[in-house]
Amino acid sequence: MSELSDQRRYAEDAAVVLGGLGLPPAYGKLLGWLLICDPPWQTSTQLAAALGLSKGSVSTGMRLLETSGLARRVPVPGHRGHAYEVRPDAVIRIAADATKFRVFRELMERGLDVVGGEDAPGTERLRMMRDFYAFIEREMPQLVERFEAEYGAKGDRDG
Amino acid sequence: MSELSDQRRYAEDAAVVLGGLGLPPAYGKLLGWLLICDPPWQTSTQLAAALGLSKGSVSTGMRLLETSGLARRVPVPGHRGHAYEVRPDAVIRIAADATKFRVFRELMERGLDVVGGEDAPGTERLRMMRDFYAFIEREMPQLVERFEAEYGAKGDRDG
DNA sequence: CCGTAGGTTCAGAACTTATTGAACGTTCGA
DNA sequence: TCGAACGTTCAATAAGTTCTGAACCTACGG
Repeated sequence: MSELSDQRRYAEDAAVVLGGLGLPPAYGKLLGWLLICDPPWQTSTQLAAALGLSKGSVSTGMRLLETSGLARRVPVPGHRGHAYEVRPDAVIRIAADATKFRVFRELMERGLDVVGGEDAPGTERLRMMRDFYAFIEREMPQLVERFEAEYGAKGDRDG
Repeated sequence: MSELSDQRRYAEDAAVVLGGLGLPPAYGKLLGWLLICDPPWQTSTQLAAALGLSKGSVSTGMRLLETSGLARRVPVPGHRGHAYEVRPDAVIRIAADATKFRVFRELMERGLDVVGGEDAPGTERLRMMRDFYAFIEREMPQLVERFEAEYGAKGDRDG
């Protein structure tokens, strides 16, 4: 196996972690690389070269990163196309997005329907789970606000 | 396509939702079924019959559910083996488990190493993400405690 | 108006993962 | 001790997903 630079290896490791969430390797590699590359913006060509991916894979993977709100396009001065960079607030956007929790809450609600409604016997588990997800859904935005307040006090910058 | 009972359909839907998190279909079906079945405990044989899965799939899938803390074995009085049921506090256990966040925080920490440490230029994104995950890791247990307090006030039971 | 760099799409190859089903233990009742 | 029910494991197969590469757009510079 060929020698990998620390940075390249980091991209691979990120792919493993993200892969654990069911995401495609290319997606994780791209994100990992964009987190540590210098400069922080990279063109498709650069990404393909750095990560040993085809143009097609970079195109598909970056679109996924864009639509999931983790990366964005930035114009490059003396350059034909665009470059990509991770959004400074990427993780927060993801965390604040309550969609994930809503889906689960709705699954529990549907479960209650299936078993015969709120008051049917043996629905305690379902009700608790539904309430739990509803709780998290409600609280998460506030938690994120608190982080922003705390963090803003320490370091005030933006990308 | 054959007619599916509401309950069976629910199991399929659960599989889709869980699948979105990268989990195998069989796992989602089993969990979905166990959430709504009556009685709430089911033997391997029952699960296989209800969901149209092989004994092998049930065995593998249930072990996954067990090790991830969502289901547990319960003895069955006049029966050779054991049955399974979802743990009453399944979701809370999952949510309270900070492992998921730790993995991400560690990825960000490694990223900082790779780019040359805390004080290297252009590390703002990485530092913020690391701090964010550390924050969530710290706060999540407290959030769960708050839910338990709130919920305990409304409905006091256990399975 | 053409040539070229950059970007996207998509069919098929390569690969990965889930599921089955058969073989193998184990435990219990008789 | 035997037979039967039950559960587990694992090799092979089926199913599904990702990645590539070539064809195809588009926009800009000259």
